[in-house]
Amino acid sequence: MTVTLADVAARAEVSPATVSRVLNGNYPVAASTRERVLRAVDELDYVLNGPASALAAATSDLVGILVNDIADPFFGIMAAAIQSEIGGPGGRAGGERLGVVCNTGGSPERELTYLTLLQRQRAAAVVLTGGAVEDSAHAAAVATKLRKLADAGTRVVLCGRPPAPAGTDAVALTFDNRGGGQQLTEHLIELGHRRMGYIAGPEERTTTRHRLEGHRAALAAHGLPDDPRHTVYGRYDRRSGYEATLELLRRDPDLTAVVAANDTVALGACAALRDSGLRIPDDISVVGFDDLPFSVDAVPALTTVRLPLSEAGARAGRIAMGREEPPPGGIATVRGELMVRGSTGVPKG
Amino acid sequence: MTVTLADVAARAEVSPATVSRVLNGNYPVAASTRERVLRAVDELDYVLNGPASALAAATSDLVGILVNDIADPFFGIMAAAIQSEIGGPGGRAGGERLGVVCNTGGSPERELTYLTLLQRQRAAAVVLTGGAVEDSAHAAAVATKLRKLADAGTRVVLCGRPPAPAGTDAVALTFDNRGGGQQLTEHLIELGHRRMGYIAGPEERTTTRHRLEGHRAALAAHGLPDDPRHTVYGRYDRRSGYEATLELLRRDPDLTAVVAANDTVALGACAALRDSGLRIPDDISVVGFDDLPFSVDAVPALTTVRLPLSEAGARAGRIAMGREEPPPGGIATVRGELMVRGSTGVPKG
DNA sequence: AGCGTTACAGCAAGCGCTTTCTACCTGATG
DNA sequence: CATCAGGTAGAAAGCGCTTGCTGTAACGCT
Repeated sequence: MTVTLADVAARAEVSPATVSRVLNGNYPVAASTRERVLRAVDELDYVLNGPASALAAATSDLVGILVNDIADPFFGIMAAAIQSEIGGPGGRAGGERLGVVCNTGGSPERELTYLTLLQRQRAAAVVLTGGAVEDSAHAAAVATKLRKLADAGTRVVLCGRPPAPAGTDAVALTFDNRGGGQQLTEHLIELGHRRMGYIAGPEERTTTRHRLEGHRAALAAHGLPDDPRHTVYGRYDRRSGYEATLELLRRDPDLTAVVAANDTVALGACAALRDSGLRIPDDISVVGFDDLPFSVDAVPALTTVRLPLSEAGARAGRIAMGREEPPPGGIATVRGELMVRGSTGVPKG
Repeated sequence: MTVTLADVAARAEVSPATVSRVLNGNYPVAASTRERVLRAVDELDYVLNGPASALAAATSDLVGILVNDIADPFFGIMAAAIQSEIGGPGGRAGGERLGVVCNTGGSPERELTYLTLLQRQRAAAVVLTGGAVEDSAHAAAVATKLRKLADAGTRVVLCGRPPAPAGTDAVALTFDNRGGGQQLTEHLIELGHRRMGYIAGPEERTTTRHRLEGHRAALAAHGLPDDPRHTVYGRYDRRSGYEATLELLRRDPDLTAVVAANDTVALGACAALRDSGLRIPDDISVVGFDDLPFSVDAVPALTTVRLPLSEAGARAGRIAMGREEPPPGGIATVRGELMVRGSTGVPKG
């Protein structure tokens, strides 16, 4: 039924070993033989049996990419960049690897299960993207898993995620969420804002905490009070931004600016503000984070911090493939760039 | 170094066969034995070797999901829905499958290469999403590939993609792009629009052609002429929408409406119109297609056709897993729903 | 009491490939 | 002309798991 290596070998009148060597190209094979084999492969329309070769060679060509939410462009952009470097199809010659994107939906259990599944497949590499959950039990479980993966020869790279505990020899490309958050708030302070609402992401995420820390650091640096009523936690989606904004307005109708956890949330915030009859930025300013493609299209265009998602993803992909040296110490911080646009202005009055 | 089935067997004092059967749960094993085995698995922290079991069982637990652009929420949403049904982690009990998302970037070659890679992995199922390329050579190549996959036992499902040629026994869930396009244009015509520009997607995609056909059908039904100068082809991104709009305006400054190939393009169109000093919908109306999450947030909110991406994806996923009966004849058409919002209005004058 | 069943467990034969080691042939070398 | 190195090809031993088939003990039946 299915064509095997042996069939090809028979047809090319060589041994299976030779066919295997032609296909893997890591052993000298005379040009004429090679050609004969290749022809047989073609004629028989032979496709290597992945599991069999993975078993025999004890390595596979799978590369896992874990994302929190595949429907969110933040992750989609990184995943696309990573996958483009994984080689896979379209990549440069050699090592055709299958970059597989796994959607954890932000669930710690799913994250762990996917890691096990990848471990089971003996993945060549794993890239984890996005913020981590701060629950210590889970963090420990992940760290253990990563260490096992690494022990089994799987390269582990973290992209846009805080470094794993020492010992897990995972390379980490971390976004400077703290610095970005600080820049944003500093920008607002410079414009003259003093009463700012903050819409945070899910409380247990590192990303949430770091961005919020940046915000608070900016407040502190300028001697501004940090009123706890001015912070509302939510999810990283539009809906959450909408609701959180209404809540903030209820708590303090005199806010002059809203700082959102990310661009998607900021969009929800804008909608809520408009629905509340406020004009942006005349009555109230709004800032986001990430600079996703749609942010420049918002009306008014969103002031935000651009994160080089594509670049970081590509680099993570290359490191995962062993095509680029990991940064010294295994950790690199990727900074964002403040993009000042129409959604921020001088406060009224 | 690595723990194998045999190690577990030794520890549990049973044969490897028994361990395998406990793990696969498809053969009677006494409760006490099972428990002993499970304990051993736990103690040794054993992880099944995927390739080995795939080889021995001649099936794997990989399910491929092909998308054109993973950074585009249109695909992201479908992929997330499909993956959630693949079982994978978080899914209901049994068959833990690894749903892998492959990003073709719209390239026919990559599409083919990914299919080969999945064939090589002996994937349990493959779901292809989004429009197909109409180049006949490529279509034939894909059809051949799909047929081979099917022959090898891989279930093939098309989601939001036209049915494959007969013979390829692939299940198809097709979006009614033609009908949607027609509804949109009919809505504009009813509002009184007569001069409408159309921004199409890439010319070789089926989606592009179908939506455009719907538009033209509506024009024809109302006896309106179809001026070729009123159609511009581009890509499915914002930039393309922006540029195409400027081009349309150049060709006919008196347009009263712009019909965009999808919401992303529509957003670009809105930006171009605003930059040209036109107000939406007072001076000119705009419609999109898909109803992606951000469309309701545009200012004004976009009139568009909602496609049940999540539902269709979930259904495709279930069919791929064999958990739902394929539609009769293997083909189902999924209709969109017209969402009338602020971006369309009665034309001026 | 004897025999057919049922319920489990084990044996062993692969699944299709990679890779080490060995064998061979050729041409170069002394 | 004998010897040796270099370059190629083959034989065969697994890789770790699944599964058909073969026991075997316990049970229920006539």
